[in-house]
Amino acid sequence: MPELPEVETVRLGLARHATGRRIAGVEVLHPRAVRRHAPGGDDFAAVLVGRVVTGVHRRGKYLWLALDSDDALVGHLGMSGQLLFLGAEAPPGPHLRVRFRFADGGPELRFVDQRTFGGMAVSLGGAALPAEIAHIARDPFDPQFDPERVVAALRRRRTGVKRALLDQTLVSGVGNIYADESLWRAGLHGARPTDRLTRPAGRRLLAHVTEVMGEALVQGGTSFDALYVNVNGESGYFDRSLSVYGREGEPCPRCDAVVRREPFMNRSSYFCPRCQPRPRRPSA
DNA sequence: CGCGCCTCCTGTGTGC
DNA sequence: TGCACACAGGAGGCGC
Repeated sequence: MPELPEVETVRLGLARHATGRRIAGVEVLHPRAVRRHAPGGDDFAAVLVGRVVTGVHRRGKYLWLALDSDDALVGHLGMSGQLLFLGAEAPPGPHLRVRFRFADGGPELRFVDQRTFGGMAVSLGGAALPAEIAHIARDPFDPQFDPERVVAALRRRRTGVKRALLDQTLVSGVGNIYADESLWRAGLHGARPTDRLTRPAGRRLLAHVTEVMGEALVQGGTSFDALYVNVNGESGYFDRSLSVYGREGEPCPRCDAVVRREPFMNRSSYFCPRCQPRPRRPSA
């Protein structure tokens, strides 16, 4: 379940291990991994071979490798995607989807994805910002992120505050884990209607979003199960610092009330019923 | 047009 | 023991 801190951890690894290297070979082992590349897997490979990686960028949960052709190799990890640098002799494993060999003969880049929600595509002319992700809002770590604009947009919405946090066109990078953790820190129930959130409460919430994701990044992200790892296959440690997510039945770290889990959008919401009282007029 | 629900996937865990 | 099912969930797409 990679969200911004996990994707940023992967981006740092890609920047370190891929920048300046020339792609010499691309092998697509599962067509679903390149389903967003409309011209198909053969084209995907053909346009990448011979290109040099000039930089690695991220917006929200999307990553892209800028290429010397001014194109971009765009990737999304979905739920279970991993980008790993491994020697060519390393066994492929059952979930290897795409492999990239480099002209220097060094470690190859592998896209491994158990649940195949992730994927890769080439964006022509997309080195600066792929057109495919232009609809994704700036994330809180973007130098041009404007909290006041986001608070204003949030208050114009007619929905629940958790739904709004998960909407990547409003603010990007937040998924189920950090939404629940931010709401707990802010003392807000996820069903609180956005249009009844005061401006200061909106600012506080965004500050908590930024804070919790920043703390998670320092610890290499959250590895709830073995599916999220960095480019060296290592887990992050932030799961130990989670206050409510995944802690149904445990005491709230702030008030000792029992943390609850409720179904939400085909997934779960975790919250403290005392610190985060349900609004009288909830907004789904 | 905004909102919310459905679907795509597979491995793991649980209950009968 | 084995089967059935819930669950994990990002995001595109579609229906209202």
